[in-house]
Amino acid sequence: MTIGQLAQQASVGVETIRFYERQGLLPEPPRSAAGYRRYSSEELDRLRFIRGAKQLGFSLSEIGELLELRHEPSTACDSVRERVEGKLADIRSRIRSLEEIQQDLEQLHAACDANAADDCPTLDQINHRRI
Amino acid sequence: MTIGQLAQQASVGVETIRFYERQGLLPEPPRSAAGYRRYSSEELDRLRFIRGAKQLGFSLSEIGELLELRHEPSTACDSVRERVEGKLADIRSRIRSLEEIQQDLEQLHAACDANAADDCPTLDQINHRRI
DNA sequence: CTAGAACCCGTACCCTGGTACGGAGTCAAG
DNA sequence: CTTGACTCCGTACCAGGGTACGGGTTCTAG
Repeated sequence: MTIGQLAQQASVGVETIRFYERQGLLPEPPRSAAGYRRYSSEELDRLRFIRGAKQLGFSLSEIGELLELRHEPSTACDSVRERVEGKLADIRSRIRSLEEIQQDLEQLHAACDANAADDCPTLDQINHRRI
Repeated sequence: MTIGQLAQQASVGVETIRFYERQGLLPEPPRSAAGYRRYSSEELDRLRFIRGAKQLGFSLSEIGELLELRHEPSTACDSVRERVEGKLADIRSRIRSLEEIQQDLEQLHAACDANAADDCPTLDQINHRRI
């Protein structure tokens, strides 16, 4: 598979694949006589893994660690579980703080509704909210 | 107030203040004879506003727009309300997508628990999740 | 008076996750 | 055999939100 075909099958750009290679997320593949990168379906798997993990909220460097764990001895499972737990805690805390923001914004909005007159209380409230 | 004092009171770095000034978030303050920036408590308010709005999930450029609305005629309230509504919708959609990620991660984690043996199903699941 | 802290300015650099550009070599179809 | 698409490489660039550096002034405390 050429880099272009791999890119198309994985729905990413060619440049993205070379970028991932530079970042160490994809191995340096064997080359054709002319120096063209030759990929197997293993790299397609790997790219799909990367895409999936990105959607799970992992950063590229975290994905790099997961990839290193990928074809390791069985102890890896514990390690993976730990990382999933960590990421889960992270996601939950992000949800919580967004929910706080949501509440604050709802309050601001309600205040704005109550007071349709000249004086906009919203901005003052932004000004004095608890930090 | 010097820039250093302002920075300390607002819990930001001196460089951050100069950066905000360059970005147009803080006005160019009057200067002392030697060219030192002189701030009043108004700028401290403004900095606190910026910090609060950042915590509400507004970007610096959105904050710039809010600041422009801040001491304007009463029509500003509608405008502010619109922006708050927009940001609220944004925050809600971010919460929704984080919740999806959370569910996926919980599934992965449950699979990992069920299978404490040699075979780690987690990574395969990351690999094959719906995109 | 002098040392050191604080300030000035412009510019460069950091991270993340890529995207774009330019010039050269290569491959496949007509 | 030519033309256009694909690939190579290195480098530069984007946004966002700052942070750091270097060389020069100024202020303040002892």
